[in-house]
Amino acid sequence: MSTQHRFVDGYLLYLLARASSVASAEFHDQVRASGVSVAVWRVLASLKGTDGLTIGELASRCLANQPAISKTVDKLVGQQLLTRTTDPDDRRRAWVALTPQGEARVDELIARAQEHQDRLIAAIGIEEIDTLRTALTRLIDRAPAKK
Amino acid sequence: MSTQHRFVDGYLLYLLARASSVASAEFHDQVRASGVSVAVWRVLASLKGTDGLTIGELASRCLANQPAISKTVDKLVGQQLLTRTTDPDDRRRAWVALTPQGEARVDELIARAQEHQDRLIAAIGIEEIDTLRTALTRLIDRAPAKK
DNA sequence: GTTCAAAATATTCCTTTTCATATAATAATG
DNA sequence: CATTATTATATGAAAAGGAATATTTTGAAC
Repeated sequence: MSTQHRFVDGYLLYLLARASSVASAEFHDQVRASGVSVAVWRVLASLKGTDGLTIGELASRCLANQPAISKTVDKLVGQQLLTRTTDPDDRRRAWVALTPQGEARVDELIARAQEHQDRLIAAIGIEEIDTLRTALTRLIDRAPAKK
Repeated sequence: MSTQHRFVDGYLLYLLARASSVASAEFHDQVRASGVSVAVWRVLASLKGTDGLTIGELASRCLANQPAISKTVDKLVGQQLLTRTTDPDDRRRAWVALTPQGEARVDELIARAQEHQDRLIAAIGIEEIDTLRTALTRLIDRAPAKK
């Protein structure tokens, strides 16, 4: 008689995590296949179109914590994809920016991301995607702010 | 003149990851504060309401990979929250299930998750949440299947 | 201008994850 | 039924991530 009620089935946070995971899986495989971790991809992509971000801003945008980003940035500076510059006006701050090589690298990845997104939109339908975008944006804006 | 076009701003996979992260942050803090990692919470929650799952099924539902789940399950068996039983009909398979203690533990967490979700729904609005649920479910169903 | 609090990043230590592969069991094929 | 392929899980070494804290710098209060 009982209608197999499993908690996770209707749980919104699970739906969100699962949707993100499922939708990203294919592209993330491509990213890794091109020799870049998802974490690194996020760092590079977040910097594209900016004049540089601080470590803290970058961590926030990459959905990662600060020590993780500090370490990733170190590595990428070592690979000459990023520069790190101490802010002269506030020497606590470190500005991180793409090098020309970093730009080149991220441009390739963004092109693939765009293609992937185009395929996803084609598969799902643009109205559906727009509905989703709107709902996600509202959720992000209204969810309790971190800290 | 240029309308600051940053790639990530409109990128669907980023919206999904960010929404998931933002919406989950508060509850995940609660989970960790109660002495359980998010990974463990997912394992326990996934098992609730089942008669047991195989390692592989569990990994898939927890959005994790198989070795990670094998190890997490080991740990939880050690803590007597789970049992692991070899399938007699296919001795490759291992069935994982909650112990009574595991049930008790996950029941508490589920109660808190439910409360959190209720607050989230109150903050966002039920129609908006339903729209989101529908859109996420469709995305999950239609996105390219893993492998 | 000292002293104290707050902010940004770095560092350390430890846990977890990941990648590749090994092992074991079953299924399929000739 | 012996051989090969496939499937499910385990294992091990390396990388990444996380929590707590240290360090450095700035800002505030008096």
